[in-house]
Amino acid sequence: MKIYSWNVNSLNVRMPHLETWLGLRVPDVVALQETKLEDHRFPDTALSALGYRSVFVGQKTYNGVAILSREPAREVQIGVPGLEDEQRRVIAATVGELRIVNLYVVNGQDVGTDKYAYKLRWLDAVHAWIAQELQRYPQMIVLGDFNIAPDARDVYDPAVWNEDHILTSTAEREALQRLQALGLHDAYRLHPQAEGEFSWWDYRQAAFRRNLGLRIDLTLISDALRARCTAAGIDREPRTWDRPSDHAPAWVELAD
DNA sequence: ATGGTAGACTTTCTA
Repeated sequence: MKIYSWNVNSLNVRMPHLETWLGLRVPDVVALQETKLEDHRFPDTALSALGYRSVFVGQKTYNGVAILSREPAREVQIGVPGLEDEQRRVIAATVGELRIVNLYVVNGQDVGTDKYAYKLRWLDAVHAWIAQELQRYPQMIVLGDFNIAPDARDVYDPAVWNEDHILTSTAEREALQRLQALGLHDAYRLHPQAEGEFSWWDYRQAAFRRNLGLRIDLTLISDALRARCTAAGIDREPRTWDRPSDHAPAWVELAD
């Protein structure tokens, strides 16, 4: 089975892309971020006609996450338990035997800002929650837009995207490493990969054409799933389409 | 020279 994560940057704008792409790839599970839709506007009927069930939580203008699946999702969890957060960034659900945790991690704006402090606090709360969840759900996939590039291989220019820069700063990378230390593996790095593959390119400065990207959309799989993970990658194709999201889907394949 | 593009929806904020 194949599981994808895609930051669509407004599902309202990107629905035609999503519909075309679902038909091309026929994924089993899709985690969406930045839907930017209030729940009453979520296109669950249209997705249902394409063979996908949806669970979702959103808000106007910002944030918003969803899980689409061919099998119905169960045990839906909205947000991080105990974390006061008005921003709709987290949804988790069980699909088959898999616990799917979809994260739209805080961007953080710039190192040292209030938003950066919020990002680090938010990541701490997610860490504490995931540590508990792994006890309940050993077969776990934590995926989404992490807004953190794990290491120098994951940025087009490590001199620019360095230990003092947002998305690559030491504290952000340490927070990601602490999460992985719970027994979660970056599926992309479990397999041979070409150099210079990214999942996000800024809309500005013709960044996609010049491949000035970062790999910030990640799929972390738990120890219990590691042996089943047969491949992982990034689907650049929808980033080449007209009026694209600035992110490309990241995927993993699990053997049955 | 603190830029540039896109989205939501405001004369700006967020990414």
